[in-house]
Amino acid sequence: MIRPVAAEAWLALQALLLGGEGYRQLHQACQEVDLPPGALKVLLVLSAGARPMRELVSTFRLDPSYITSTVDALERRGFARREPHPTDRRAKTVAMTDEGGEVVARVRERMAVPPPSFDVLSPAEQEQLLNLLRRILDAEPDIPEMIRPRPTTD
Amino acid sequence: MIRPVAAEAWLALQALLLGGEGYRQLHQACQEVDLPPGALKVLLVLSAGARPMRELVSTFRLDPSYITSTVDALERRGFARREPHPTDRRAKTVAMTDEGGEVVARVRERMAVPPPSFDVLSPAEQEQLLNLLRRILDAEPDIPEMIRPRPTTD
DNA sequence: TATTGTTATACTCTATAACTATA
DNA sequence: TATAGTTATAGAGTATAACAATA
Repeated sequence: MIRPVAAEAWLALQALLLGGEGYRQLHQACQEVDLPPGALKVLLVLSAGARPMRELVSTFRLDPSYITSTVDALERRGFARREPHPTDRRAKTVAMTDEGGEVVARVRERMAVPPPSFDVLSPAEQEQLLNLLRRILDAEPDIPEMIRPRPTTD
Repeated sequence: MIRPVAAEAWLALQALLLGGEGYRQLHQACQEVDLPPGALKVLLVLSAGARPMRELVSTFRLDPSYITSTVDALERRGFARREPHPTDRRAKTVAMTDEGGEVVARVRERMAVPPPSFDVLSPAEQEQLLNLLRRILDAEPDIPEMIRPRPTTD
């Protein structure tokens, strides 16, 4: 079966993350801040603004009970806190604390270190790559804002 | 802090996989063949040829005991089998079976479906992207061959 | 003595089921 | 009756420690 170019590119992209530095970086970031991957991702989402729990459930396709225990953990560590939902008394929203913001900044800093292999591309080529990836990223509906790389300063 | 272009590109790449289709695809593939991610990755590596256990340990930076139980699981399912190491009687090598090969093929087929967002790029741009990624990939020492996308047929 | 691999065990992450409170 | 969230519990996934066999 002949695979179209897009499929090859997609596989290459996966290989880069699954096989190489990618996982290790995420793993190390988790250890550094002592949070499981699930909790860290939730925190990253919260860094874009408070969210109702229900929304976290649907964003991550995780079980509600797991969101509960994740938010429990974030609260214990002082990285987030529950707040009453303004209109629906069943619901709660979760907001990131300042301390949580520091964690997010630290994690972002660590994850922003590209593997050395990127150096095989010239600066111009790196820019090309970035532009192509950004265009794809902009077409992705489901990627929570916070994971997206932001302009150029942090 | 101003981040260089390579860092931005790296973050974009991570966002694409961590936030979007990527994880879900891997997850679904695991469910489809009923193997945990660790076991699936080991199987993918084995598809490039038999390996001593010790090498699997260092490749994945996982605990030896976990490799043991992973290989146990693969053997139970008939996807791999242990063989005596030719020269070192302490060691064992692990080889993929034909049945394991079918699983790998199925998984590859599934993972090769790029997210629809790739369509925002023109065919020429997709090719550009592929070439850039391939160059980076070729400079990566640690990516097990099997995860690498192979030429164009399967 | 160092290395390969296994066993037994415990811990962490995530899901399922049953429940409470509000809509 | 349906929805938001919690509790209690069980399961998968992974690691740690102690061990047997070979180098």
